[in-house]
Amino acid sequence: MRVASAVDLGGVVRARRKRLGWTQQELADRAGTSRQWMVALEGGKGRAELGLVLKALNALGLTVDLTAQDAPAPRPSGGSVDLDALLAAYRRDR
Amino acid sequence: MRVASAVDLGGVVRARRKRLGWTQQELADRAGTSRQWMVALEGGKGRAELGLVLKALNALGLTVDLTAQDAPAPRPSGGSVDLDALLAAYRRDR
DNA sequence: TCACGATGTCTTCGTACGACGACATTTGGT
DNA sequence: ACCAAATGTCGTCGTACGAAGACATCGTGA
Repeated sequence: MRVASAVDLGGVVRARRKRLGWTQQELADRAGTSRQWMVALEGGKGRAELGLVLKALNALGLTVDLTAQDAPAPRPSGGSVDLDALLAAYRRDR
Repeated sequence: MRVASAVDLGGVVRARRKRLGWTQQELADRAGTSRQWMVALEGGKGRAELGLVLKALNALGLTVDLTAQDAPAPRPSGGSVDLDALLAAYRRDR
């Protein structure tokens, strides 16, 4: 499963957790985080801590792999509007 | 490349950046972060924001894939010492 | 050797994190 | 329909984040 955003990741986590038949509390205990944090992660929280995320994925038995593309992403255009940033600000995270 | 920890990720980022011949400043600009943040990430910062990490990986042309293992990680034992946590506390992050 | 760019480190500042407890709402089983 | 568990949300609190600027050090080429 390819992951490009925090929302993607949240979906994967939730799907995997349900497949294992775990509650959010159970996963939180195994990952060493709070239940509320799990709620936020599954909801696609973009500002979650990397370390906690890796712990959660490990607890779920999910392996993270990085593969290099031939060409990296293009430089962000300085002249036009950054829709990504605008959306992010509008949504106030989550 | 498999990634299990923040330190792993930092190494991958640094290697990929150098392979592309970019400076930390250049990568930071492309990812929309500060140069100091890139320094910390490459150093294995575990408390970095997930969203910024994904942006950096995307800027580098690195794709993130999650694959499910047959069995998830075992529950953390309540009786013994959590060496992971002890090490983390000792190292005071970074 | 000198100069300059790249990298690492420190401080300040505003902001949001994550844990926790409490409460509201939803879901699933009988 | 009922009840209990699971999930979502809200506040508070201590802590650390990430941006920015300044400075020290390192590496490399002239």
